[in-house]
Amino acid sequence: MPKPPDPPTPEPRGSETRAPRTRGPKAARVDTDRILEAAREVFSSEGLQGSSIRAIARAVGCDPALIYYHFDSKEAMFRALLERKLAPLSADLAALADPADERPTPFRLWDVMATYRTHFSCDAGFRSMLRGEILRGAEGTREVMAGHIRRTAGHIWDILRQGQARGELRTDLHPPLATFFFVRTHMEILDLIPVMGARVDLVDRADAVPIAEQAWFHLYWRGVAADPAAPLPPGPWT
Amino acid sequence: MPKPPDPPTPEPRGSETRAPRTRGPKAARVDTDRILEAAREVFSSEGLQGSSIRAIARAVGCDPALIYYHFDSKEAMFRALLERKLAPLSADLAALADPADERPTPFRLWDVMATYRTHFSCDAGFRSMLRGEILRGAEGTREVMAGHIRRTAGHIWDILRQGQARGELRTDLHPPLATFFFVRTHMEILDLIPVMGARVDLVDRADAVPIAEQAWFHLYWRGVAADPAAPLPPGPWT
DNA sequence: CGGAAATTTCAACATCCGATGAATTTTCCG
DNA sequence: CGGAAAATTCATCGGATGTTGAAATTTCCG
Repeated sequence: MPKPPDPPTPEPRGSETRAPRTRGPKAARVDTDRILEAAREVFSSEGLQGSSIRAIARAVGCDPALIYYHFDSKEAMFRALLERKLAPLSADLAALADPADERPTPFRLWDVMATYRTHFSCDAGFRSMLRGEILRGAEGTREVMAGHIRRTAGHIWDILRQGQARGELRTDLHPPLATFFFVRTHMEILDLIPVMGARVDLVDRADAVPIAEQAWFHLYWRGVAADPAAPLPPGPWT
Repeated sequence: MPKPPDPPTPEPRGSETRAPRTRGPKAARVDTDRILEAAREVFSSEGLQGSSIRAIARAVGCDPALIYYHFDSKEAMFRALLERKLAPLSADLAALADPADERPTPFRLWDVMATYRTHFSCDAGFRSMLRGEILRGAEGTREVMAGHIRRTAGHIWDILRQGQARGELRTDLHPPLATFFFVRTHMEILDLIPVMGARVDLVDRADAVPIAEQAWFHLYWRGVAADPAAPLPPGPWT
């Protein structure tokens, strides 16, 4: 572990307090953000195991060794990427779970879906890699990811519990499981429909994902509503 | 490509028409089935990219080169494994989709779920690998998998269409999408609940998977039934 | 200007990978 | 028994991988 400047300045480009000076051989400096962005793209198309440090370096346009100047290891880089992508999602969901929000539950759940979509829409490969790491990643990585998921899912449980308290949702609903069904199925839509929709004759239209999201939302709401026969109020899902 | 005996006898141990003669250096012959079984286990814990021919050979207890005697390549081995695992599943589902089956639709859907469970219950890693190959596998592999999925899912569409025709299911249901939701969410339960259930405080009980399956079945049925307020008849889901 | 610090590259390491061709051992069958 | 065929191993190829230490280049700051 060479990393000479790490003790004095652990994150060389961590913040913008200091002017973005550009030393080093190249005019366009390579900072951790650029590396993480390239890593996300490479991970997305190749998975974590399939992505080599050299491929990421190629995407950045630098030497592989430079990556070890910014990160201790490939795993540490993955964890940093995880934090960078998942922390904003969790913050947005926390805002949606505000108990002061008195809109009907369908509106709030739709916003949850929209939040996931905007945070993840163009990262199918990245999501898939997250899933793979949950299932068979290194133990340390799995623990870090479990923490993220716990934090994120908790906000949705809150919305469902509030919906139960307000009499909008079935009282016999299990909020953790209902959250799991809601989010994971939505992720499956975002992941698989674009790849398999046309190939498997599921939906052959170009806007297959919005159609599937809408169908899923209607099915789910009927499944969780206290009164499933009552139609959904007009909203963005119609 | 050496493979001297391939033209005369393409599948040395393909069937049991000939007595299981055991030639070769070892008393316990290594046949394609043994290799595929070991490959499934290694793939399950390491994924396709993460699994080496050498690791599979180690699991079989033979030399890596022997695997190339039985299969043209790692990819060909994967395709053979695919066929071996998915063909029986598809056959069982075809039987369930028999239009002569006049039981109420919930019974038939529950059987679909049970069929997936029994075919895949202890293969979480294998399923996950299939998913990964769909998303970012080689083009040839993806095409083969799309064929399997099309064939398999088609039987479930049939069950849903028959349910619609019998007036048990919503007429505005989109059978392909409804199939997608049903099966994929069930797969997510089988995949993720055992790994993440306790870790994320989803369900902390040992029988988390059956509980989740039951909750999912109730939610789904309310979502697709023509009359969601009518309770499910007594059945294996209670 | 000049030294210190930060950034980047180079070359190399040990290791693993998929695959191949040749040699070797075992079984089968006449 | 003996030759042919089948099954298995061995040694090896070229290449990719994660990582590291040292050297080179650039910028900063006094």
